[in-house]
Amino acid sequence: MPELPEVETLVRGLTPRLTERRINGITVLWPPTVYKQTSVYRDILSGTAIRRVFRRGKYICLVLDSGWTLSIHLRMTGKLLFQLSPELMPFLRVSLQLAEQTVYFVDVRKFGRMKLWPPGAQILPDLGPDALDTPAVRKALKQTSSSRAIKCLLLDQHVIAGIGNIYADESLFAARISPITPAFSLSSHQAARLARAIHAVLQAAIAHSGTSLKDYRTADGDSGRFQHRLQVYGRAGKPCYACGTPIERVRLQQRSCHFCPSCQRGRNRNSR
DNA sequence: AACAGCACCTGTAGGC
DNA sequence: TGCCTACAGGTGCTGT
Repeated sequence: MPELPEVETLVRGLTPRLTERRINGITVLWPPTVYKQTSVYRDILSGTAIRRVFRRGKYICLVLDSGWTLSIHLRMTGKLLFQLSPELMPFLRVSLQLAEQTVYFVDVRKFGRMKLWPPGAQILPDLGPDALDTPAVRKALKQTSSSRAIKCLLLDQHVIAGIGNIYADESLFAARISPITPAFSLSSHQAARLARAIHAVLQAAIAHSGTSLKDYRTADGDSGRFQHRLQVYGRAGKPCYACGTPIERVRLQQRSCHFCPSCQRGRNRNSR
């Protein structure tokens, strides 16, 4: 479900409600969510307070007073809620008991994961630079020698962290670059333009509290609003807002990929 | 070594 | 109505 803007929106909502709160206990209803170390989780988390909440890529990280860090990935359908409605009860996977409230991790498809990192450990060592770190993104795009389609590269969290299927398509449209362009063949100008486009698209999405296509909600239970601003994602067959050409949809890396065949021609387009 | 393909899960929408 | 298939915002493993 969530990409960087949705996770960022969620983290902004969670931060004031979690910071300095003490964890009293954890209940795990679906052990794979925590890699089957339930008792370990109870021992490490119980009695410690949350010192800081931050986001890295699509991960939510809770830094604890004990020095441990809990990372949470929502994957496709994960949600963190302060209230559990009866119809969501069957999908409750983990609950974290805090001093005055409970945080419910609800996840229909059971893909979401939590992981504990010991004090001093480098957390999430395999993640690339955050997608909002424009200089690092530009550098990664310029340096790559990969022959993969640029869209596949954008989705690779080892290269850049935080971009998913929606914002990959939207960023490539904003930069007027074809999704199937071999990554290494981007010009220096195109790499710079794409890095700027990624930043602009993600910031605009954050400003609108993310994209709610189906069931994504902010920490307050609200929908995002960026779905009304999507230029290509989910618009197959509809006219491009820029030129009127029907938006195309193809399969790329087992996922749908939306683009304007006219605005996003192959390479060698003017850079501006 | 890098990459494509599938596995992991469940719900929903659309075709017949 | 019911059955079947395709698809969904993500990652990680496996085999080539």
